[in-house]
Amino acid sequence: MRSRSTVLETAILGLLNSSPLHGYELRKQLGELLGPFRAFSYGSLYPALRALQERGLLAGLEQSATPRRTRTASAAATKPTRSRIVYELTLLGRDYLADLLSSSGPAAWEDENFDVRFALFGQTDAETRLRILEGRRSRLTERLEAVRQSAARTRHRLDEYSAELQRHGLDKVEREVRWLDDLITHER
Amino acid sequence: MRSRSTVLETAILGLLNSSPLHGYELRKQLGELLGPFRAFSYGSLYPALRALQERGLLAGLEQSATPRRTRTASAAATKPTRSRIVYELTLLGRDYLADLLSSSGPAAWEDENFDVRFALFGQTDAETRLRILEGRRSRLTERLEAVRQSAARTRHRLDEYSAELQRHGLDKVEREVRWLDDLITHER
DNA sequence: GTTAGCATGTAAGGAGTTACATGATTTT
DNA sequence: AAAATCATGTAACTCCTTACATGCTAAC
Repeated sequence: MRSRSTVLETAILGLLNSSPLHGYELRKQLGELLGPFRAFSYGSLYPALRALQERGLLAGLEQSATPRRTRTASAAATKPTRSRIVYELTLLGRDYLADLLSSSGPAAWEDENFDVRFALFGQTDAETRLRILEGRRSRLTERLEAVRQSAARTRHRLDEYSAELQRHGLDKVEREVRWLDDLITHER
Repeated sequence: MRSRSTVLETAILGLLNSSPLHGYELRKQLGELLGPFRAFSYGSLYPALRALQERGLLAGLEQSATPRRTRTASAAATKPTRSRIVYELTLLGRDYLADLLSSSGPAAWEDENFDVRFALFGQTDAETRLRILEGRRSRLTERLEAVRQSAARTRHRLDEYSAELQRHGLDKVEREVRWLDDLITHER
């Protein structure tokens, strides 16, 4: 099996599944999808688009820039100025995305991927949503257990601030578990 | 000015300031310092140690492995088996670390660095601690403001799950601000 | 007519990880 | 004798950012 798609690739495919977009616009929507502090740079976005195109998942259509408001009403005389490339999913791309969105294994629970997968829950079927939420939940409780044991082992020799950092870390994870619990009950 | 030290480098210097250690042991203590899920791999640890040594901040002393428990009490006959390299800060290294730990600019507040800097607060003077905590706090409130505005602008067209993700994100940041507030009052 | 925003891209670099390779030492 | 754990290291790769380069279009 080839390596899983990256966060960026998943997000691109998910967004383009709703509607075709060009790179610049896509970036803005990525910011809205995942929160403005996970916006990707053009330096990764454009190469990613090209790579997806080369894999046959996207088709790029060069489009002459239609001026937003033309002063003159003559529609035909627009000479092809600096154009933009509108990308859309190919049939293969749709299949690939459907496959990706129906997967609910560890890759979907991990820190790096969970957020994107969650953001695309609107395109994910209910059983898969539930399995991902539960998978993430058990992943987090495992982590909780590991941290607690490690804390118990090293409590004595641990520096004051380091200990505070661990407490806060535990707190964050516990909170996320409760958040997941709410979502899980709400899903049924 | 040369580029700031990485998280790993900072953590290494901070730990070695307390006591000399060899790589393998160092890694374990890194896990305790930052939490078991921020443990670094040997693949980054050993190159980092070498790089710090080449910059003159560390001195590595090859040490023949003293068997933990010698069956025979004869201490002298230990032939130099597989040795380990114990690293310690040079004088230059101590200066460099002191400088690093007294800095309280943006680099110390950012997501990537804040945790290490906090974990090393035991070696940081009180004014610097306070400035870092306050710097991080204001960074987070800025972020809060930005996310709220972005949310207000895009509320309507936002997908249900995407919106939930943003709410949860806001919640996490708000919590961290309150945590910082507690720490700040406690620091005075 | 100059700034601000739209639009696409490349080259180099950053900060790590994974997988691999090797071997000693201790425990079971 | 086998398995676990101690101990050090390299090569290739990952996924992304920054800085740079270019030029069009809209607004002030």
